[in-house]
Amino acid sequence: MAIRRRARATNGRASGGDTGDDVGLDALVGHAGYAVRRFQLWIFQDFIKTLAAVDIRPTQYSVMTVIGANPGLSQMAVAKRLGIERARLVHLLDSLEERDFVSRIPSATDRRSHALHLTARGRTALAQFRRLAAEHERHVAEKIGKENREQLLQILAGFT
Amino acid sequence: MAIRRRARATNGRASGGDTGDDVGLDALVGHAGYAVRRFQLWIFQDFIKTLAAVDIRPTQYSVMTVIGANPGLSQMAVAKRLGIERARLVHLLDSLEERDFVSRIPSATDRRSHALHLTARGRTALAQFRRLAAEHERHVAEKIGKENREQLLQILAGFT
DNA sequence: GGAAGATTGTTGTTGACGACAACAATTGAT
DNA sequence: ATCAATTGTTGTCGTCAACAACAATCTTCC
Repeated sequence: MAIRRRARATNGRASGGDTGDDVGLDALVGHAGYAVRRFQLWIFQDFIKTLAAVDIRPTQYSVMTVIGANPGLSQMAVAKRLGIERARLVHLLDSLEERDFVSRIPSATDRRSHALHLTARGRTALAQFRRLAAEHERHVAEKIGKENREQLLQILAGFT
Repeated sequence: MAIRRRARATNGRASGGDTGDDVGLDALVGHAGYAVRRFQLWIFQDFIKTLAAVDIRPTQYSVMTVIGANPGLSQMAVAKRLGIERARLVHLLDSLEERDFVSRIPSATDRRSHALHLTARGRTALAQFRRLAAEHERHVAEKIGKENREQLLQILAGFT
């Protein structure tokens, strides 16, 4: 029964192998990076869960969305716009093309590059993804509050 | 010179292999996850860059901070508190112990668990890390604005 | 017009990371 | 005393960012 346990803690209490809760974060509070990491983890997990039925992950959704909004875009342009490696986009497109959501059409003006388009199937699928993504977004609003979500979007608008 | 290029785009313009800028995001605007991902990427890169001289990454910093604030904590408790896998913490601690920042002391009350403590060297090192981390935090404030940073911290406080 | 340099898609490697499963040692519960 | 749970550890898998290299192609510049 815990005789003579540890000493003072800079922040609060401190105990050996306790329940795990009630542990001081000290300087970590006040670091945006830590909070953002935890939030990012939560938000991605919810997105994946909410769109599990259609088996679409956040990056795949973002790729299809950008292609849908800008048909004919090259891989380089998509990668640059979304901030993902063009090397990674190759595999992403391989997968999306296999599922007949996207097609790589050889560019008429540049034989190196591909013009990316959604297939007919891809377009109707994306419409469904969008509905599920909106549901996910409602989860976010429930979690942090409607106004807070909007404020967050505004604060981070410069990074999009 | 670009004869007969592509057609309309749901959002804005659209061009083949252009510069990459000026591409519509469509539904992606309004998705918190996307903005958060971009921001997280930026903030981690800046953290790593700012603390490159001492070769400390965000996770290592968070582990040392929590141990410093709660000496004697078990690995399980640290992992749970920071939301990292206990399997992953093993390697993190291996590295930090190798550099003589942290020590695993066998718990007197539970022979399965280790009581984690900062070494003397770890404590002075952490003080320096904290100064550099504060500098990083100033970069964040410069990037998104002092008030916005504080608002962000408040909005995401529930995730820490 | 042709050589030199840049760009595009592709393949591969590396390392950080989250998730999960298994295991031995130990503790707690019944 | 036995059975279930916990702790640290090892290992695997899949995702992801970051780089480097390469062939094909385009652009630039002479």
